[in-house]
Amino acid sequence: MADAKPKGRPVAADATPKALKATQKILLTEGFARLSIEKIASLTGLGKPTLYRRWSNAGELAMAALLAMAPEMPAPEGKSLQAALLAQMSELVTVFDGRWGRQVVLVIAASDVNAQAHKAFVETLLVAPRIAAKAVFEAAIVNGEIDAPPDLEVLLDMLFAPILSRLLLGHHALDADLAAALVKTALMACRLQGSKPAKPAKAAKPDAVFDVIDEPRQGSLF
Amino acid sequence: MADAKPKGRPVAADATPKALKATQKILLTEGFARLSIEKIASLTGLGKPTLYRRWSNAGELAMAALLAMAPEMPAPEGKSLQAALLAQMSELVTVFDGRWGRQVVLVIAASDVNAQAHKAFVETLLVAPRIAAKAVFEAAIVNGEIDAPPDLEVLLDMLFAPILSRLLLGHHALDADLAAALVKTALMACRLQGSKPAKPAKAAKPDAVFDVIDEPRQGSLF
Amino acid sequence: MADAKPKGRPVAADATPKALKATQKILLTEGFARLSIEKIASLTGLGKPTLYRRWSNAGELAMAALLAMAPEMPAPEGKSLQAALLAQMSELVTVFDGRWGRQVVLVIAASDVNAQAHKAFVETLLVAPRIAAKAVFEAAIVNGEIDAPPDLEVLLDMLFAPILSRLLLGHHALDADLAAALVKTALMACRLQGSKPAKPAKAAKPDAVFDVIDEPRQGSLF
Amino acid sequence: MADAKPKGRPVAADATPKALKATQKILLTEGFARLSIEKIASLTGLGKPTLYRRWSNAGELAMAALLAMAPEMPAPEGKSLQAALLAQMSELVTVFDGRWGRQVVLVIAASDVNAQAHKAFVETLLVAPRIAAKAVFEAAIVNGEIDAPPDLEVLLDMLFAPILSRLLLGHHALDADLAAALVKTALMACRLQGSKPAKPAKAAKPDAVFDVIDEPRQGSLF
DNA sequence: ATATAAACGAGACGGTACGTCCCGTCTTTCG
DNA sequence: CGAAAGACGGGACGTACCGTCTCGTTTATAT
Repeated sequence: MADAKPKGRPVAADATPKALKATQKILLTEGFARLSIEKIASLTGLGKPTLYRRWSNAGELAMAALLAMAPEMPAPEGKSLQAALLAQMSELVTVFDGRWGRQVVLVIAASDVNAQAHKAFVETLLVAPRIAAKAVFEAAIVNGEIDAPPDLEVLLDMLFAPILSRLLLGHHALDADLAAALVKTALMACRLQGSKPAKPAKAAKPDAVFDVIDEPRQGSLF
Repeated sequence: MADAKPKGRPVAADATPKALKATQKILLTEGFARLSIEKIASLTGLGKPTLYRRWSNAGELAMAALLAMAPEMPAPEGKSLQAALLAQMSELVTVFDGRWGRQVVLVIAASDVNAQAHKAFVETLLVAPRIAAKAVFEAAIVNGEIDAPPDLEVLLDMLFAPILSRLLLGHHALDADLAAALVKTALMACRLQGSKPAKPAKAAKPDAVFDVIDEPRQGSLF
Repeated sequence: MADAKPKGRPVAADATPKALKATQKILLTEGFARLSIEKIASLTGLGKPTLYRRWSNAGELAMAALLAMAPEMPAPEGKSLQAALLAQMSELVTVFDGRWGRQVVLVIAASDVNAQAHKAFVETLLVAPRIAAKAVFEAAIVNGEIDAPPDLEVLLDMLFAPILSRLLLGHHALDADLAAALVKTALMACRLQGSKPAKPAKAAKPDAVFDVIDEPRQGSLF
Repeated sequence: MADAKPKGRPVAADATPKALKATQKILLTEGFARLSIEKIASLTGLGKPTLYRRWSNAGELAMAALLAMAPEMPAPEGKSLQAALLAQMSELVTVFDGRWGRQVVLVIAASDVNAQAHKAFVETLLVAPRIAAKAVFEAAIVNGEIDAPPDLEVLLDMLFAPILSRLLLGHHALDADLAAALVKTALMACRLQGSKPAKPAKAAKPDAVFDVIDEPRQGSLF
């Protein structure tokens, strides 16, 4: 009962994967700016209404294609808080500093913030690492390992937003140094306590892990 | 000396302001997505080649128009380091949380990171507040008022990038609370010294200035 | 069988006639030089791509429009060879000495001789009268009514080309006198035989039909 | 007296030849369709107003350039009427069946019949051979060598127009055969008298000179 | 010598049209 | 009877020339 009884012509089963595959190819080779529904239609042999029935514009198609080829979003994992966050951020930086990541950012930037698709895309893609990081922070706060920051959401923004910023503004490279400095700075804002909380010197002398980044930068942009 | 001596008919003096004015109007009312060179040409009575002679596409025209109507970028000013940064960030948040700021972000996002115009736009528009903030930090470090962060450039990113991020992702509002939390968190990362540096408790009890933001947020996005 | 079964939205049936009608109007009122695809698009409400889908440039559109309003090309008809040719040439002269004929010549002159469209236009428009005339000549030659000319193709050129020439050079009028003189001269070149072939004097005293044209002309051009 | 006493800077003496030379080059290599005032200006280093001061559009410039490189127009020369006309027409055909001649025709076809420049161009270029041929005919008529044609102007059209026609329509080649057939046919229309007028057979057996052309042609166009 | 004046090169101007690309819609045929 | 296919009206793109219009710069004659 209550079964679907489709009357008309059945939906073409392979239209969606064909379109997504072609879109991925375009995104990775030519970039989002050169993507168009027409190009996908002619590449795949599909009709434009077939595409419009599934995605309402090129941005949504791009989102679907990028989602379909999204790597697993890294979660913080490691023995210590530092190590876990560093592992996550390093991998995140690597993931976004590639064709896929750059296209993700362009697609997000080009889409309307209020659109349903935009929200879903951001939610699906970016929420996982963020809530994972948030959980790690919260646990550490409860443990007394770190102090609570003034606003954890803002701290998370401070941790993640520079990736976006560097991709869009291009003023500094996206690299491992960035990940390290982000984690280190964020933890300092939480006054990460070593085994001996009385030792203020510890924070002043950062772990060797971070020493790499301590070379001064000459840049001056946003 | 060595002045330019342009031959030929001089560039029409009022063409540029006319175009910029019309473009500003379009940007503020219809948005960047609805901007086109043709529309500007027909609105102003200018010829398309005249426009293309000045800007090579609609993005550059938009950048010029946005630059021409850019508010003065706020610099950190105030008695204390905290107060100065808070003043700057608050004003910055206000400036970007408006039609102008949102169009700036859209235009940046739509333009090629490697394009000359993109670089100039970002440079001209965003460099001022950043270098001002940087100078303030550096002075404070020299004074011993704060510790040097692991990477000052990254700290600046952490301070400024969340504005961009919230505009593009729309997960949290751009408001005064954000400014306050950003400044407070950034300063904590530098272990801002109160009158009694030995008192770790001080950071746990933030200044009244920041208390407003301490209500927890439910969000979870990037 | 083996019919075409076109999928998709069918070609708009009335787009072609609408475009042709508008083009004809432009050609007859403003002339080919003022014809443009854009003007036709805006006059008819058709999109430019729709026009370009049918004709690859303004010249081809003009050819189509002129073909669509082409009068029936006159064939030689009449009791005698003379009368038949005279009837044809007279009508031909009349047809070409009008807006339509002048635009035909302009369009032919503006198009590339090697273009497919040019060949088709010339073929469709000018071949009919010429082959009709050729057939009449050949029959008369077989009958022994006239001698074979040195080169019948060249004779046909001599008969028809002056119309083109006078339109393009404007040195003499296109009128009935021209038609009469062309036919008379062409037939003399074939040594048209009267009832008494031995009488060379007959040709010197042309039929009354042609007397009209015997007034000398003062012109001197090509 | 009544001399001109120009005050200001004299007209640049070498602007005209420079422009003509460049125009000739364009005409002979790219053709009239690709000629533009701007191209000449940039090729020669002359200013556009300088060019417009001398010629009012590209057509007139082309005419001037073609006139400047015009070969001497062939006049009928030879022992007999036949030989003279054949020499003239053969050379004429040769001259027009080349880049120069084809461009002349295109330029004439593209220009307004009523324009002053058009008239002058046609007059200057085409009148000489025609009046020379006319004179030869008239002398032969007076001599009794040939009969008067019904209309000498029309006969001249029949002689010359096929060159124009073949260039514009492209239905048959422009070659020596054409010249021979034109002359032979034209003279037959005048009932060229051999030494023995009673011999009708002579015309039926054309001179060896013309035998070349007697191969039948398959064409059928205008 | 020094105005005065004309033609110069340069090149930007407002326009018109080009031919292409892509949009999102509409109208058929097909499964 | 609904999905697919593809032509549609529309709009913008960026380019090429048009013919006009300043400019500052020669190059002369006339003072």
